[in-house]
Amino acid sequence: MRLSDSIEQFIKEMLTEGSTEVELKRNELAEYFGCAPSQINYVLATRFSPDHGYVTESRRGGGGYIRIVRVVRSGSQGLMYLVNDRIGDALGEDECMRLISQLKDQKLVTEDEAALMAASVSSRAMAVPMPPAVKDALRARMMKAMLTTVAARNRQ
Amino acid sequence: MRLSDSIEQFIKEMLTEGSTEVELKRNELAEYFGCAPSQINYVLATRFSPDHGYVTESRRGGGGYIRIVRVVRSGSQGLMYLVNDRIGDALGEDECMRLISQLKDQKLVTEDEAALMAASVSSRAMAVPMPPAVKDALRARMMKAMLTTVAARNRQ
DNA sequence: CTCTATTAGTCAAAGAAAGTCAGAAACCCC
DNA sequence: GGGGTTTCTGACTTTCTTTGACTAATAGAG
Repeated sequence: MRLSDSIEQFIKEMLTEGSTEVELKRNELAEYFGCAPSQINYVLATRFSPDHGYVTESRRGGGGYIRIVRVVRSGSQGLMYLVNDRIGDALGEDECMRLISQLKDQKLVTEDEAALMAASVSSRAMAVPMPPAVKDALRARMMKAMLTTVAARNRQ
Repeated sequence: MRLSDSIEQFIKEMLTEGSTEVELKRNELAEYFGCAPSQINYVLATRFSPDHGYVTESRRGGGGYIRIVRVVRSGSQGLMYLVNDRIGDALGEDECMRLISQLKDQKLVTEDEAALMAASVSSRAMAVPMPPAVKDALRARMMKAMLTTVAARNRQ
């Protein structure tokens, strides 16, 4: 397994123990994993970004720390936020995939549903003659339509 | 025997041992067969495509990999039959909706999955500037991608 | 208040895979 | 044996990871 994955898992395990928030020392963690401290920043940037459903804050100097907070939005609230705010008129493929995996992480959709969504907006599925801008617009519309459907299901 | 055939056989043997999924390193496999790494891609493209009943995913960079998942075999009642034979290069909206509700009736997909599919190909979602013929082509591709995914998840 | 030790952040470069694609080589069918 | 198709290779590209040198902030000592 990749170092980044191990660190990611380590942090997520700390987060799944009921607490929605964890505080750590960058240097200690780096030492524990025997890697460069900046590796921790890499993991935060690629796996704990707001796009992934987390916010981080930190402090330098003596007694410094990094705090990671998992953003929790309840089912319908979370979906409405996505439909109204995060998805605009256009959605690139990478962004869309991140969004889908976030939905899965937050248990707003099941793994199977996430896979289905990912398939429908995949570049493979969308390999038809169409300008990139139109594809992005289409992706946004499709995601909104699908999320609205999921929201309708969850409401009852 | 051809190199491609040997590699194909090798992978298929790994898949017949109960497991429906295999993960490999492109470079290692190429080394084992004493060929160029890109040869592996050729084999995947010509023998392990979704049309052949497989889906692959991969990752580059350190710790990269290629994963191959076998999808259910294409029995004349199965999902893969639809992917390979019934859905062609184009699919009109009405026919698509009929297909989806038929899938639901036959319990080949769940109700939730059907709803999601219907949402993704709905005229509402597809209301972007695009010629009707392209929409039909897109619908076909999307349905194939989604059904292949469902098949991959229901595998065995 | 200033200085310094102690943190964390940034960024560029190196490393470690896999992907692409054009063309060479091999094969097959008249 | 010529032409088309399939297979195979290698150079080049892209993506993801890891490190290290340098920078910035902060708390606490003096």
